[in-house]
Amino acid sequence: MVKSERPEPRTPRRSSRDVVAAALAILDRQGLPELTMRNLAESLGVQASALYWHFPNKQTLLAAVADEIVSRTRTRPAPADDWQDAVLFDALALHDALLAFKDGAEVVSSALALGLGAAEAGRRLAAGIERGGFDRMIAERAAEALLHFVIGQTWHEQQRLQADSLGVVVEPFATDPAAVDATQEGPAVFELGVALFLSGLEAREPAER
Amino acid sequence: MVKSERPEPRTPRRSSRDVVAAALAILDRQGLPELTMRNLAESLGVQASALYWHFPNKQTLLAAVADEIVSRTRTRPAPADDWQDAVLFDALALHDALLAFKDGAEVVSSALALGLGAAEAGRRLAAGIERGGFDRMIAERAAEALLHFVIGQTWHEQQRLQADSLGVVVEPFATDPAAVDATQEGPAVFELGVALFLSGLEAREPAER
DNA sequence: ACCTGAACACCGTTCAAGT
DNA sequence: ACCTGAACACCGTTCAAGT
Repeated sequence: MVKSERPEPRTPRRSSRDVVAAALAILDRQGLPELTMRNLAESLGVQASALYWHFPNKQTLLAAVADEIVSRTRTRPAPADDWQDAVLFDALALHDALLAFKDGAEVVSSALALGLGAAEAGRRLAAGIERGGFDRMIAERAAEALLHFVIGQTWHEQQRLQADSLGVVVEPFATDPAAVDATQEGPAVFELGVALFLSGLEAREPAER
Repeated sequence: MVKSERPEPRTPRRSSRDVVAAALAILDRQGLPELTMRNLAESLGVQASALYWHFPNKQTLLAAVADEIVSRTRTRPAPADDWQDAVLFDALALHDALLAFKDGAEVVSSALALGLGAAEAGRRLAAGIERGGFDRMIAERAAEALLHFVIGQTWHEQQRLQADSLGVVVEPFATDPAAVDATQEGPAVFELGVALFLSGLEAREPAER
């Protein structure tokens, strides 16, 4: 009755968390097109059919991957006195989290559209907006709008970054100015979009805090 | 030299436009997963390999489909005296155009992210915003942000509509209020998002017009 | 100019069976 | 509880060849 209480880990088999971790590794260094059930299984030293014990299908697996990407979003170090700064921080942090994995924005975009993952990101933004004194309904809808902007913009940006890194030089020097500043001043464009949202919200309520 | 100038149309073969039209028909009644090169070829009475004479690959074909969906966006009947009304009109019109085809928002979202199609939608929004007195750079970036919101929101909405129509009833009656109003008050949520954008823009310039 | 026929190198998923 | 092995029903794409 001493050690038989805890059965020894016979052969160290895979958990769902291991599968997601392996999927993230493939995403990171190879991208979404290479994230097939067969490649994933091989990286785990297992048959593709074994994955279906952990997840009912690929879509569900991708939703778990999306959740993991979003959950790695950097959080605010301090409670931040200005609600607009707080929301901007969260939006930028999500932006970075999506950029951290190849095709990260696309994965999260699909999961969100299917209503499967990435819910945490929306909740965080909504909470930040609510602290600005808006009622829950307005805050939730504004958060959803902001979320769609962040993900769509980041997806587009990430696609251009990867095209550039593959040496797909569209133009040696600018003929279309929009194409250039989009790749080079990415963060600035992004922040401007968020700022438009925030001033739109601010204009709604007479005065808060 | 009378009629031999114009060679008679021997056998009426397919043009690229025919291919896109057939693709739209499949999209409309079956959706994106059924839009395979083989299904598309079959609907045209042709082998799948024949499609590669018209388009270099499926991605390019889908970009053409996205362009066609966007090009069917309803245009303003009159020049509209208020620029905000004009932009709201364009945003709602794009929303409707995306909803007109099954998985329309997803197709356009992917094409836009890949930088392949849907450029016309962005140009139209930017032009409308510019009429509000903003400089071109601000207008273009604001239009891009708005475009990402419109497409992301519509994709999400369309996914829920199709889930509903398949009888995938998530909840018989509301436990999570956010899930309910999103499907039932879709247009209102959408308009609120656009309105936030517009008031954000308005707050930027002291006074115009 | 437009298409066929056949092939290549893959996919996601299922399922009986093993340990 | 976790996985194998084999199969099913597909994919997108290429390419020599036809008309």
